[in-house]
Amino acid sequence: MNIGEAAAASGVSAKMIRYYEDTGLIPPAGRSASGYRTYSPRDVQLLRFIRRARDLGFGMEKIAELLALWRDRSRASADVKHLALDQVQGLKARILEMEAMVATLQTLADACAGDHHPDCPILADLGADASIIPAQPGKRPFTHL
Amino acid sequence: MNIGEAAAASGVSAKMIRYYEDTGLIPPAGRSASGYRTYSPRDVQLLRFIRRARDLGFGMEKIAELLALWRDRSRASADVKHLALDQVQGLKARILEMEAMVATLQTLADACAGDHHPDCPILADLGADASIIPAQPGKRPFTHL
DNA sequence: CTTGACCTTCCCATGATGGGAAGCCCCATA
DNA sequence: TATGGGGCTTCCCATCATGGGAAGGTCAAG
Repeated sequence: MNIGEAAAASGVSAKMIRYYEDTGLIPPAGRSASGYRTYSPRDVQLLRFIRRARDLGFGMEKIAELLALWRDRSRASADVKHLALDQVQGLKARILEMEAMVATLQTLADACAGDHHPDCPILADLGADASIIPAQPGKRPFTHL
Repeated sequence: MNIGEAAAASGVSAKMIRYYEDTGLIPPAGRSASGYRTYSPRDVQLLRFIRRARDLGFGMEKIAELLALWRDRSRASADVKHLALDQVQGLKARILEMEAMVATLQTLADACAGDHHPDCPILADLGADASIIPAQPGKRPFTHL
């Protein structure tokens, strides 16, 4: 199995497979005589594991921990559960922050006529000395999805 | 006012103020005889505007649009409202994705004993041929906050 | 005049991903 | 058998907003 087939079968792009290998998240793939990476069905399973963990919002570092537990047949399920619940906590915290943003924006937008006039409470608030936006010391917005 | 004072007064770090200037988001600051950047209360107001827009999750590109509208006294409030509601849409979409992740993780965690035994539905699902995780073609998780 | 806190520019790192170039390899078809 | 197109390799660069740090100049208080 070449990298392209492994990518199609796992849902992980070829680019990312090489990246995961570079960073040590996955072991180096085997190589054909001509230098092509080769993948077994087992390797594809590993990639699918990673893909699904990414889909649940885990970062690479956490995925490395999950993989270690996956491979450790003497693991305690409590350790896995802990990682999962930590992730839930982190997600919920971010959701709350974003919901606060939505609430503020909605309030401001509701107060804005949205017509051809220039008067706009949204800009007024952003430019005001004091604002309804709660101070968020050290908080940066998310970057993207 | 030096950059440090402007940073403290606006809630934007000195690093970021220089960055915003580099990228053209804000006009170049005045300079003292010795080359220090100088800021007026008006400049600080501009920085606070940016800070608040960031706190509402706007990216730099959108903030540039907001600033343009802020400066344009003949703007239509509809344009501003549109930007705000777009942002609400984007936030809501991301919130939904994260809520789906939370739901999946919670379901898996609920099914996991969380004791010293190795059996764990969470890892089982991640490593399975088929999973309860809905396929998310092309979707990447957020990075962080 | 010294000391420490500030400022300057410049480079590097993050996390996860894509884009693209230059060059080699493999297979099928003409 | 030759050729073409697609896949593979490595390497570098970009993203987005932010921080860290080095090397060196400046300012103000003691």
